[in-house]
Parts: sequence; structure tokens; C-alpha cells
Amino acid sequence: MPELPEVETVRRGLAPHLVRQKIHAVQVFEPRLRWPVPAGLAQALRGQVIHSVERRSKYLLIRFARETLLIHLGMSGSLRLVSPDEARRRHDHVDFELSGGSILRYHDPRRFGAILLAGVEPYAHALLRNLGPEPLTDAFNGAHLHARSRGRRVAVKVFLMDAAQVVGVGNIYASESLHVAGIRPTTPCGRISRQRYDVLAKAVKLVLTDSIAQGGTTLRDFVNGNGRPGYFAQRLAVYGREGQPCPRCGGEIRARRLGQRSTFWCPDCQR
DNA sequence: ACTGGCTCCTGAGGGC
DNA sequence: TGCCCTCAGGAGCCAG
Repeated sequence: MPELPEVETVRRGLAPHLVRQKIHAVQVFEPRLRWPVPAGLAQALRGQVIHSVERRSKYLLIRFARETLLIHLGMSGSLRLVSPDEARRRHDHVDFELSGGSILRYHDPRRFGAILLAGVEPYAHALLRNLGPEPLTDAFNGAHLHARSRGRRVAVKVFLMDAAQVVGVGNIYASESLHVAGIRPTTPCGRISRQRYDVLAKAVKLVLTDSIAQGGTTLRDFVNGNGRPGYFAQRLAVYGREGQPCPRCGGEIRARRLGQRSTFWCPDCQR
């Protein structure tokens, strides 16, 4: 599943291959993604030159002079650069043919992803307008979390996964960050002190930075399509480890569903 | 304004 | 070996 570190890796990998390229044609083989792929996609992009490849949260923004292509990979989406003679495979849904000859190919078995048009002011788009800060910027800190959580009762883990508060903290990273910070996931977010939120914000940054350094949980090579395992999975302290000992204190890791998501924590060192 | 629950979809994994 | 069932997950959306 592409988490924020993976999406950023995809962006960095694709950008040098895409910028200044012209879209020669767009072929939509399966428009039924999370939202229908716009019927006018091909017409809107044909002949347009890619100016930049940006990222906001887990959305990729491919910008043209008068249009922006918004791509979300959902849980199972991937983008690859392929040569024109490479046969399409099952779940290859959209081809962006570049004038240089190669094809940017969108693949998504579960179709939780999205391909949309967002015009010339993409950051004003409904999907991007209300997003919280990027987790690795200074705007994301303990003061922010503390201020945003006052008067609210949701469990801190659910709060942390709310994109309106901070983007890019997925289910795995939320459990891991709370473990690093020593905070129990079920604690109502409005009852957590400023000091503990300082610790939590630092923990989120640490976990995400660590994940980037380890290559994410799984990374797919965007050029040759080889899936290679990231090493972050080997470093998970609590996620998926119900019944096993906590690597920090030896306590028995517990699991339960919180906000429809599996949640893991150590009852001994997370309070 | 919050909150909890639902939904989309397919592949993986377990049980038998 | 194969079939069936359950579950997982990102995140927008809606009802209460």
C-alpha cells in the first residue's frame, strides 16, 4: 500500500522523466476507479506539456499550463513508465502516451485510486482544500495537534489519522508513532497535554523519516516494475504483533479495532 | 461541529 | 488441490 513516503518516492522518480514531455494521447481502458475517470481526460491533456510533478498528501499533481492531473494510488495503485510494445496486463487501467515514445501506465487492482482533473488552481480543489499540514514540515508540531484537539473526544489514534489534522499518517504509522511516544491509542485526543503532543509530533516525524530511509513497507520500481520489499516492515514494534512481546518493555502487545481499523499497542508502556 | 459507520474492490490467507 | 469465507485497507461521505 503506498504510504506518503512511497508516494514521494514515486514523485521523485517520475518527475525527471515527465517534466517537459508532451502528452501525445491518453487511453482509458477502465474508467471505474474510486470516482469515474473524467470523460474529457484525453481531450483535456492531448498536446499539453508537463510543467511539474508535485505532491500534496498522497495525491500526485501533474501540472500543465492550463490543467492539473490529480492521481491518487489508493491502496493498490502504481505508476510505471513502459515502452509502447509492452503488453497491457490485467488491471492496467489508463495509459498516458508521451511524445517521447514511452507510456506512463496506471495499474490498480482494487481500483481505490483516482484520476481526476483539478484545473489551474488544484490546491483549491475540494479534495485538497481542507488538508492538514505535511507531517515533515515545521507546521506540524505539538502545538498544532494540541490546539486542534481541544474539546474533542475521539481516540487519539483516529485523530492522528484524520487528514484534516495532518496528512500521510496511515494505519501502520499511527500505531507505531503512538508506541514510540508511549501514548495509548484509545486516549481521548482532547485530554492529552501539550507536552505529550510535542512528543507525539516528534514520534510521527521519526517514524516517517525512518520509513523513508528503509524504503517503505513495499516499494515498486516505477521504471522496471519490480516490486521489492521495503525493510520498514521488519522494524515494526507493535503493528501486526498481537500477543508478542513489546520490544521496549516486554509487555504483551494487544490489538483491537478502533474506528474500523486494526490497532496495536503495548498496555505496559503506552499510557 | 463531531462522531461513528459505511462504502468502493480484489487478493491473500485460513479452514476444511 | 480446490473451494469458500473473511478480512484488510485510504479516505470521502452521510446520517444522527
